[in-house]
Amino acid sequence: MRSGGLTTSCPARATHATPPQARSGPSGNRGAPGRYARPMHDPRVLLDPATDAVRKLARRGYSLDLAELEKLLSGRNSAIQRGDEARAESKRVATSVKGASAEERPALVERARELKGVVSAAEEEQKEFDGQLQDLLLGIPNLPADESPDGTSDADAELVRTWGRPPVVESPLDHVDIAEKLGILDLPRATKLSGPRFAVLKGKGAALQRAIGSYLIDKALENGYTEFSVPSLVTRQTMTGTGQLPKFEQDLFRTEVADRELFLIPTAEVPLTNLHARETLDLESLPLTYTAHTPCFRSEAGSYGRDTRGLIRMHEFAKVELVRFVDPATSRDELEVLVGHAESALQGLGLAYRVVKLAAGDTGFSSTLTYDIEVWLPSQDTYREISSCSDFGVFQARRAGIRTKAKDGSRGFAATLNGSGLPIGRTLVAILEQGQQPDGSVTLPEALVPYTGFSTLDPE
RNA sequence: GGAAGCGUGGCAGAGAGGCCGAAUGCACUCGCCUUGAAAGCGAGAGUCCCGCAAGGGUCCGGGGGUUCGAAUCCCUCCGCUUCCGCCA
Repeated sequence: MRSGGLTTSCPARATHATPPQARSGPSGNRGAPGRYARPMHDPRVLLDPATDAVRKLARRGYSLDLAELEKLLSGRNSAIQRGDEARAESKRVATSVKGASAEERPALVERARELKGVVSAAEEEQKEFDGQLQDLLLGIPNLPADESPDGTSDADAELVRTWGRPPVVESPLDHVDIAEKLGILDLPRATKLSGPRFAVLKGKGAALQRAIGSYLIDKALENGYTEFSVPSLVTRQTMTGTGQLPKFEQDLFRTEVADRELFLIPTAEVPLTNLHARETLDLESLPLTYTAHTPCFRSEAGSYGRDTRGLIRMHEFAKVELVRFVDPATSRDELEVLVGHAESALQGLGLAYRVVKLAAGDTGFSSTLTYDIEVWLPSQDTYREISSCSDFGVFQARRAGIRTKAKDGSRGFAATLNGSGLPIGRTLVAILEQGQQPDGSVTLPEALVPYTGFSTLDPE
């Protein structure tokens, strides 16, 4: 790579809306935005009174302008009709030119020229409506499930169940203190290298991190997932497919080399889900279940001052992600299956946790229903998020163009789900804190010993 | 980085300004035939958009242009293949 060619910027400023053209990117070959970006939300569904979209979106603080939507949709449709009609006549005229006599020909050609103008005017108008419609639709979050509780913060989440008993620890240390005594974590040097919110692990710490990753992948394989190794840098189009863009560009690290723009993935959800972007899957082949162990990069813009200590909130961390492509009719049940898989990873490690159902207003942009799994952290005397498992319905599939075709020929979109299974950093935190012993050592979960080759971490 | 070539439906592969949504083969669906299957015969079948429907439109890698008319000509971008160079 040429020196100085790579720049990484992290726009931590206020959200800047991305104009529709920008979706094409600087290097071309993003195809016609209209072709792949067509799906997103289905405006007809939103307009259908039975959907109750206004009320549902209000629960997450989004106020939907139905009149505007209606106006844009009908404007677009009538422009399409006018264009189609003119084009149809234009085709007829063009065909008739060939067999026309020398006398009639000039009139026909003249008429064809006229129609050309009509067509391009209609197309222009359609393009205008399309662009506006798309901007509106891309910014509308998914409809929250009715079963999600009211509210906008994690305090409004509904407790579903708890598992395991939080270990009794006398005057617990937090993971930073524990790790430093063990000599396995070097945050100051990480800051020297890259600034705040990065970590350096050393010795058994680094080995443990590697072990956790392997354990989690094996757990996913046990649960039937297919392992993938995927790029950590993806295009703007890919980020749009899963809903990170256009709205959340400020949360992402962006790279630029020459005129080429790529984004660092904030989760393997992005590449895994988009593996099937613009593809048609046999409905009968579902569910497809994928996993990958990848680095994740997040700007953490807007979380200044939160979790500034330790490994909880990093710009870069490793995670094993679980993704499911399913028949939309089954997605609600599939969410339970997915949560079960994430839970099985924690149970295998013997870590105490609880499961909560997020409030409508606290649910992510693309999600219709989300369970969070929270692991017990003795030092904070509370449960902290370690996994988020979401049902996206067909929301992502529409944006990314993940279609389905049934045996009988009927077509639709796949439902997608994903969940962390699990983030390695936070899992390490929980292991250190829940496993800490009075003498300053840490007893590792038995399940990890085959991966680490050691069962305790001892102070230096 | 330099040179040449290529990109057509699920696949293979014709077409080289109007008769092309696109031959043909394979695969596919439904019939017939058969005890069953294969073979054979017949029919059908693509996508997306607009429309209650009838029907109409779109799509030959993406975008743009020439023309009354483009898969076919021109420009451009992307991708792939081969050769040379460079790097590992």
